[in-house]
Amino acid sequence: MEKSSYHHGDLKQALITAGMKILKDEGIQALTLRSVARASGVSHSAPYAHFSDKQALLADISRQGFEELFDQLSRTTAENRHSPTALLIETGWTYAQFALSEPNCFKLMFSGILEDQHAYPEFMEAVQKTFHLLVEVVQICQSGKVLRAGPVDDCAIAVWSLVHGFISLYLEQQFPGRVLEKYQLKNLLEKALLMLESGENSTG
Amino acid sequence: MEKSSYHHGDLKQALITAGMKILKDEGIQALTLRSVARASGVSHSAPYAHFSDKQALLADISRQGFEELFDQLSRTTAENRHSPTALLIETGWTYAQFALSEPNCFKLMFSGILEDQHAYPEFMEAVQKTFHLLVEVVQICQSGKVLRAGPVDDCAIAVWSLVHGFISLYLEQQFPGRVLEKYQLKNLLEKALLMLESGENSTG
DNA sequence: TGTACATCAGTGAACGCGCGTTCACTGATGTAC
DNA sequence: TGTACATCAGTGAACGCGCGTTCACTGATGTAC
Repeated sequence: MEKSSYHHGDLKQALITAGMKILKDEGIQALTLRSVARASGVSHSAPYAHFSDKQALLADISRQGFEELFDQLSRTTAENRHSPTALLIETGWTYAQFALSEPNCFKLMFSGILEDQHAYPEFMEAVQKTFHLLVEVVQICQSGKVLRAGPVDDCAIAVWSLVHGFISLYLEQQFPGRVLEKYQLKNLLEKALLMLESGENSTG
Repeated sequence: MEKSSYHHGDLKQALITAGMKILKDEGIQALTLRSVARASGVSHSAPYAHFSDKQALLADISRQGFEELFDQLSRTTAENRHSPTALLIETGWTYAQFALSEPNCFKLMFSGILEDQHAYPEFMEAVQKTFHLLVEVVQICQSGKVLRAGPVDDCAIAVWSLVHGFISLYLEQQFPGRVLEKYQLKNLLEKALLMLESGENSTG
C-alpha cells in the first residue's frame, strides 16, 4: 500500500505494533498514548480516531499478546501430540518462554492494568481460546495417564496455576539463588510439572 | 507519646501504614509520595526526611506486606502441625486469603513495581523468611508422605508456584465462570494442591 | 537552673515533566449525479 | 469525465492535572557547659 503522507493506511494496527515494541523495549510505564503515537510518526491525538481511550488501546495490545501466546502454544501442541508427557512439559515450557521473551507484555496481560476486561469482547475471546487449548492438552494427558483422572477443568486449573505461578515468581526474582544454580530453568519447571503426574503413568 | 503539632513522633511508620491503607482503598496508582503525606497530615516533602525516594517507600510497604504474610502463615502452620494434609491445604489457603484480603498489596509485592529489590536488605530478609517457612511446611508434608520425596527446595517451588499462580489468576479473573460456579474457591485450591499428593499418602 | 548552639524533622513555594483528553481545524478520499 | 459535497483520518494548540524532587527556610529538641 502506497503511503500518502497524510492518511496512514493502517494506523490502528501500527499503533498496536508500536505499543508492543515500546512494552518490550521500555516497559509498561513507557506505554502511553502519546509514546505510541510518537513511535508511529503521527500526532498525539491521532490514536483517538481508532481507540476511544487509553484502556481501549491496552485492551487491543493485550489481546494481541494472547493471540501470540495462543499461536505459540498451538504450534507446540501440534508437534507433541504423539507423547502426553512431552505434550505437558513442552506446552508448559512454551508458556514460560513466552513470558520470558515478552515479560512486559505478559505482565500487561495478567496484571489487572486493563480495568474492565469484560468490556472488550475480542479480548475475552482470545483469553477463552487459550484456556480451551489448555483443556485439550490436559485431556490428552489424562487419557495417557500422565495426569490423574478427574474433571478436566479442575486439572487444567492446577496445571495452569503451577506454570503461571512458576514463571511469574521467576520473573519477579522470588526463587532463591541456590535453587536456580542447581538446574536449568526448564528442568526446574519440568520437575514441578511432573509432581502433578499420576502415579500410574505410561511414560509416553 | 504526646504529639507536638510540629514533630510527628513516628512519621516513618505512619507513612507506611497510610500507604497500606491507600493501597487497599484506592489501588496502586493512587499510592504516591504526595498522597501518603497527605493522608498522614504532613507536607508533601516531609517523607523525604525518612525515605530517600519513592522506591524506598514502596520497598518498606512491600516489606511490611511480606511480614504480615509471614505472620499469618506462621500462625496457620503452628495450628496445623498435627496433620500434614491439613498443613498443606491450610497454608495454601492462608496465602490465598492474604492475596484476597489485600489484593493491591499482594500485587505490589509481586509485580515488579519495586525496581531494585536487592538494594533493600530488610525487604530481602522478609522475602527469604517467608520462603524458609514454606520449606519447613513442605518438609513436614514430605515426611508425612503427603508430598512425594525429593529435594525439598524443588518441591517447595512447585507448591508455591501452584498456590501463587492460582490466586493470581483468580484475582485477574482468568478462570472461566463455569469452574467457579462449581465449587467454593477453597475447594478448588484444595483439589489443585492435592494433585501434587504422593500416591502413597497416609491421609494425615 | 539557664543559656548557646548544633541537629533534626518539619514547611511551602517552586521546578519541570509528561500525561490523557478535547477542540476547532484541514487535507485526502469516495460517491452521487 | 467533471464537479459538489459528505465523510473520514489526520493536525496542533490548549486544558488541567498530579506527580517526584529540590531548596531555602524554620520550629522543636537535646546537649554542653
